[in-house]
Amino acid sequence: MDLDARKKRILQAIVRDYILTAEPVGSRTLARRYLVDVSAATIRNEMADLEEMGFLQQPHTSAGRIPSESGYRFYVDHLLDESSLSAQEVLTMRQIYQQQAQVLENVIQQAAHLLASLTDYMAMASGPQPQTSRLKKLQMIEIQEGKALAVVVAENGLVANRMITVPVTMTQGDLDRISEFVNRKFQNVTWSQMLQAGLHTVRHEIGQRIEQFDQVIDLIQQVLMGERNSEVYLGGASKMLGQPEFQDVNQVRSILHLLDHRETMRTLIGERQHDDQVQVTIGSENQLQEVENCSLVTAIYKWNGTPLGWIGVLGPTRMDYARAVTAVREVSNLLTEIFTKS
Amino acid sequence: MDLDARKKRILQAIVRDYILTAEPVGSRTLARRYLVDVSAATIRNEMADLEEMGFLQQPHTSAGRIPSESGYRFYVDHLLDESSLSAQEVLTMRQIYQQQAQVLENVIQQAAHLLASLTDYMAMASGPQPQTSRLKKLQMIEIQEGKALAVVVAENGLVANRMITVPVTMTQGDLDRISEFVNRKFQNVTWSQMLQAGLHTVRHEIGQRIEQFDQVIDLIQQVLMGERNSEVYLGGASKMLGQPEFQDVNQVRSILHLLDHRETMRTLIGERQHDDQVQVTIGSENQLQEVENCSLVTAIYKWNGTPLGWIGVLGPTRMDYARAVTAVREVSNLLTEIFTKS
DNA sequence: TCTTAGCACTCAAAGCCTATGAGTGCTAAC
DNA sequence: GTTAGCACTCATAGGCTTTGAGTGCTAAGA
Repeated sequence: MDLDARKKRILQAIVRDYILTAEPVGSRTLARRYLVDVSAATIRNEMADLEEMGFLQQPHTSAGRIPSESGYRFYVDHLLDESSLSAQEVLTMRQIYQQQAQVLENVIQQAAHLLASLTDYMAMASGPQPQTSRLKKLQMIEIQEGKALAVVVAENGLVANRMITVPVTMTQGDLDRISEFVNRKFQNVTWSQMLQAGLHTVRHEIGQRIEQFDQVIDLIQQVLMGERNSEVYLGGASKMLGQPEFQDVNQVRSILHLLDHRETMRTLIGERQHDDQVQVTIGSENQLQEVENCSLVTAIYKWNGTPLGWIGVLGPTRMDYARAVTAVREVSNLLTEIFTKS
Repeated sequence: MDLDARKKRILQAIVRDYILTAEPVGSRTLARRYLVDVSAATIRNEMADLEEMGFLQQPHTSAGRIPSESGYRFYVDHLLDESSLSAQEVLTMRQIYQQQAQVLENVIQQAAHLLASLTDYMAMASGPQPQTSRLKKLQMIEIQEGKALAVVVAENGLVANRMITVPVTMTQGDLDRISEFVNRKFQNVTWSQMLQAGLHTVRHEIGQRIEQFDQVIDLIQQVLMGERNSEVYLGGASKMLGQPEFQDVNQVRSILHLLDHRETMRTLIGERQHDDQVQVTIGSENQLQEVENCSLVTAIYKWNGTPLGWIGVLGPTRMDYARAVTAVREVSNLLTEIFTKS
């Protein structure tokens, strides 16, 4: 599927103009504004070709052309000129960002907001996805008679705690001995290795002394497998409404639906193949019916080389892909830096 | 501002019919459907009176009447018939709810979703609001050379942790001595009392040994003053779009705006006077411009008698107040029960 | 063979007009 | 105080026309 240089120029011009104006682009406009060296008639012939090849479509006979999904796809794959976020913008972005964002949740939430304000589309970010880590430390802290706080720290930095009930007779020393025992046996060990290394008997033994010790085991599993943390954060939903394609409330509804069902989004994006590139899916390339008129630009962020989670923007198929791709890349790099530093 | 019985009947009928149909109500409709014993002409006279009194208004000359804000207000204050949530509904609600909801955050998030599905309006819920608690315990756990985890537990059960950098030479024993020292000095003490009891010098002294000890102090403040926890949860934003008043995207936008600026909402609702009643504010009674076409029904939930946070629904002024009020009351009671039990 | 000018044709969108009917206010009779 | 009757108002919907942007095709030019 190769196009000669002029067809490329025309397709590129159409996509750009349409992204800008949201109006079908006619041959005359193209001739005047983008391709001054050819006549409108020639462009019309080329456009007819491009339509036949599936890159363009006509809303109705007497309207200009708009890009089809394949048109956008070709544009993204071959015609994208990425430098659409100025160095200046990147810089201020970083500065603003560094001022906020200390707590884990805020880091990600803020990243979503940042992305939304950079692109004017809806931004999404997932917290650390399910992944396997090793136990760094378990500690139980006596809070009052019969109550203790279990704290679990994983190698990847995740921490979780839960209040448990313990026998009234149990002292901090007893608790220490038990956690010490667990730590000695399972330090730097993954969840599946723990299961092999006889977690079951340990659970049973300690369970006889602390009734709720199962809850501690649960907690360890949660932290090591990273389960509870995969919350999805959103930002900039209202920005989307500025886009002309969302003047119709029904378009908006399906997207708002996602707000109430974030799990859907988590699986939608969590499942995509993510190498280090920014991923773009256009319109019906998205499996999910709710976003079949939208495009999705996503990337992952990492911690010391291992993927932690993803961020992305959701906008109309008529999206400023150049800007979105750069923004997503920059913000994901930023997140990676932050996590790697800490 | 008192109305005779017939005027009340008419106002009530108009509000109900308008809530149901979202169309201006005419005299003939009223005569046929709600007040069979009087003629349309009589009703017309009464309606003219009610309009002059400010309870009704006319979109244009040849249309029926719709309730004004004062009309809704009178309805809510004097004409509301609350039994609009069947016992059956309340029961299934409780059953469904009890199945989910274990972790603190989920409890509240689920409550918001429940409320949204009961009312078909947008539901909001705040986590525990800023409130003063006492320090129960501080503990620092060595994670690896030069890194420790600070864990703070407050009397009201809130727990938070943060990773801090400590001198490489510092052992768990050193950390224990320091937290022991802090605990001895400040156990069962509120934040303001800590300030008075010389927190400043302690901070300074320890700060010489642990550079990042300020972060621990921060953490203590956060937990005792309950700052970080007052997240606002939302549910059912997409439901709103079913309402005819939100067919216009601009109406939706201002509300979606709240999604991105939840602090606004927190202050908006956090500041209202909340006794044990369900509070209703109608249209411009809400200070916030974004919701001047909306009504807000809220209530607080408690833990052992002290208010923890609030829940509520946001809908168009043409809201089914009866249903909303009952739903909010039931769900807030449910939350109070859950918190009091635990 | 590729490019361009010219022209007839198409069709959505906007503007204008009219008919419709729901609803009102007023008056006079009960 | 209540009701029937009637003239009046006005938003809405449907039908009609005009406008203009844009196309496809053809024939002439490079």
